[in-house]
Amino acid sequence: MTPSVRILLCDDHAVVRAGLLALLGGEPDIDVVGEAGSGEEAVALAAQLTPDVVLMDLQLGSGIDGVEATRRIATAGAGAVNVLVLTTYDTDADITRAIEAGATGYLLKAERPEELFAAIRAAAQGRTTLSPPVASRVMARMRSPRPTLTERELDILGQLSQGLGNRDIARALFISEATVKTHLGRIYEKLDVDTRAGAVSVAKEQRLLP
Amino acid sequence: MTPSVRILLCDDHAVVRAGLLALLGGEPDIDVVGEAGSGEEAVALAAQLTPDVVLMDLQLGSGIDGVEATRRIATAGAGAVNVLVLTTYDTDADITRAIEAGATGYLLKAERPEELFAAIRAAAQGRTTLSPPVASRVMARMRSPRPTLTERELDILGQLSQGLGNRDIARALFISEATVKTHLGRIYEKLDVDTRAGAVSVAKEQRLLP
DNA sequence: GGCCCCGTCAGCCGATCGGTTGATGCGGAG
DNA sequence: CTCCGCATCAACCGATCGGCTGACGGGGCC
Repeated sequence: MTPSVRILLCDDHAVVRAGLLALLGGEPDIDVVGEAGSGEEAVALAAQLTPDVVLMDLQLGSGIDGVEATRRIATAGAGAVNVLVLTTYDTDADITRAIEAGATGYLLKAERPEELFAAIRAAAQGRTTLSPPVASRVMARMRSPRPTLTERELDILGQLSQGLGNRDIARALFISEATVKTHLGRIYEKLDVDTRAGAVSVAKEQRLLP
Repeated sequence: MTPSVRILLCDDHAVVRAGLLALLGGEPDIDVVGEAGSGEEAVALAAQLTPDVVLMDLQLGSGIDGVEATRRIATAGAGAVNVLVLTTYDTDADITRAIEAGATGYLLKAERPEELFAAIRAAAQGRTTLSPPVASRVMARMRSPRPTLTERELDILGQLSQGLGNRDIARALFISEATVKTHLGRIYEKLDVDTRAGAVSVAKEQRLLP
């Protein structure tokens, strides 16, 4: 018979971890070998325990976030550790970042538990599983590539969401006001808004900022 | 011996519900008698099953939100149904709204599972339990009452976060631009910002808008 | 080498915003 | 009845924003 799949849980909510632990306890071929409540802990435990799959939440209260933890785990040494993202959000930004960071799969917590079990078994063999809504978004993005904000534009957007004026943004980033305005114009285009307030609103909703 | 506590789960994430179900299954004196994936479903099942406690998440993807569901359940008929909020967020706005809506307790998912069990048993008897961080916030708010936005100010803030200019906000709410500016000034004061972008940022972070 | 994206900068101008002062009416609390 | 919070409106003014046009250099790609 096939050996059990060894799992490391990473979620900052103790109740959720306990729930997953109890849930996965019902599957004989799935063994939870560790729990992490932060990204740092997950990276350390992944290196130490070398589980088959890390079940990773993206938003982890403090410290490094799930994307960064995923990146470190996925790119570490042997690379035999597969990261399966299990999270609430299905925004383009999150999905894109997680995949770029090397996630093996991306599941939503809204998924049925059976799908989770199946995805875990698939991930253990390096096979990818995406929740239907996630897959849809990925396909949609392939078909009509939506404009992505550049690094610099995200910098401006970050300052903008602090409520700073153009002059202060310019000073904070060591550029001229004219440049700030140029970037803002492009940001408005890409986010399909025409005011700073609208840009901040979209940025927060799409979780474009950390 | 004391009879079992009858529980109704309400969370829009199937995996989380299954996790809680498995977790609570380990407690002999706690019986999960129903599951709801939406606020509407929770209200209907609460009326039909009359559980001792409803475990309610606040953010429910679509339909009515957890606060509204809590209000309807708490104010329905006999009122013997206690709502225990179990959620991720500990912002003042969420806590305040939930308590006003009639929640019996407010727990964070970051809490230890044992605390959850204890809180459920307490809630079954109508006793209140608050997570430590939540209790702290409540106390802090009592000591230094932070300014609360009025209904009207929230209206303006809502329009503002759509990126509308003062003129458009005025038209949308059937008031004059002068009034919009007056409200905005007070909103800036209360949120401790001085630009519209900053106000939107704070509003999103504090979850002041639905 | 040419092309295009990115980041940088400039100047202009009308529209809008933010701050201020002051005023009215209405409703509830004391 | 009076006080106060809330919502409403007015007029003013300097500062800022948004949109525009145009420009330059660097880096990657073919």
